[in-house]
Amino acid sequence: MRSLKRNRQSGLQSLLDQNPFLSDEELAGHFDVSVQTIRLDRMELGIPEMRERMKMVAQDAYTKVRSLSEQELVGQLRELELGSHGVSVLDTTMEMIFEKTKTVRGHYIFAQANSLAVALVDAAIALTASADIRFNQPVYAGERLVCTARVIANADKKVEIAAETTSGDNTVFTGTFIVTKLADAEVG
Amino acid sequence: MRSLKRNRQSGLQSLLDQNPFLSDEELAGHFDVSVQTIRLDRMELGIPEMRERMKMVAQDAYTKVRSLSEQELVGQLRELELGSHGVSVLDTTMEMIFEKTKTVRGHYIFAQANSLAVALVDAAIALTASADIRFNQPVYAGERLVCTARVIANADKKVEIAAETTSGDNTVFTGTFIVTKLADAEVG
DNA sequence: TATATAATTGGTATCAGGTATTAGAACCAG
DNA sequence: CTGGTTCTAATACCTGATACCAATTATATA
Repeated sequence: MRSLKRNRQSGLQSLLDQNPFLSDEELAGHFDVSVQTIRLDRMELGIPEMRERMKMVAQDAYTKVRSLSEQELVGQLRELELGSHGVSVLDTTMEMIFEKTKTVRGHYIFAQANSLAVALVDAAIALTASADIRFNQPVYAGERLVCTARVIANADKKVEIAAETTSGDNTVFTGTFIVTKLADAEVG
Repeated sequence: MRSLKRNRQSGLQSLLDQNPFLSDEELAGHFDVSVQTIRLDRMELGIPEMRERMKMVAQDAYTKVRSLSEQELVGQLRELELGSHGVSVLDTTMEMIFEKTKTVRGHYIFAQANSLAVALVDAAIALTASADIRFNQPVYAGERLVCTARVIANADKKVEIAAETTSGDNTVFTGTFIVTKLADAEVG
């Protein structure tokens, strides 16, 4: 394979990574080759046609938006005993990081613990009142965060919950949450 | 207009709202009419063809994902003086709420304050080390949250920042963040 | 009941953006 | 000069449409 082709193909790949909405004709114009050549390149690289690419993006986004708005918990629930304890797992992704540091932004880690803490409370309605939290060490994209939360005090209106998030053997986050129990009448 | 048509058209509209990926043929099958009838209905309702609908969803999602991953700050920055203070504004939406309570989930409010606190630190790399936070009252979708953060202590490696988030006249959130300043060598 | 009108169906031509395949030209190396 | 790689061209076909037109069916009203 001559380097012209190799170059074009790697260019094609990265161009479509950036912008999946380009048709073969536009691509042909960009690389100054025929449409057929682009088609051959796509075949070799296993890149589907524009419409399929758009469909993938659309479907992906559509299910993502829906599941996000339906999702009350950040992370996947692994264990939950209301009023007692719970465990959730969060796989961190590139979307959660700071560009510069490549570390996961604190509020994702907080969100996992916070939503688990709230889920733990055995009440119709529960809201975080306060929290005292500590980020012990940075988390990088790809790490699997396991959060364990436990009720440590349960009063009439307030529940105190201790949460700890680990990545492998390391404790990356600890926090204490005070969650308020509300009756339906008190909200809205 | 007869009620059959009216019914079908309102059904069509809501069906496509739920699932924009249906072709005219599938829709014709669903309503047990001809493909042409579906086309006429789409014309009258001003609904574009399936491919256009997919394209809209895809493009919308694509720009959203990109801006989200490029965005280091949750909310829009209104004022920022490095090492001193900053203000950001976050318009809360339906996507941020608990189904049951209709109140904005704590970690969105936290995320706004946390990202502003980190942005405030005059260092190449800054990470939240710990935080002590308080949610004073529930926030409902649609409220505009204004977060003000101010550096209150600045040591060699640690910066202490006080943040307050208000909605109208109400203080909905207060927090103290300890942010760690890191050199590039200490990360990655 | 006859008929005007609305609603629906069917068919044809055309398009974009492809797939799949075959044939051939251009280039380069041994 | 021959052979393999790379590129272009040509053709038939596909899906999901648009645009248009004629025919049919259903309904309401004079």
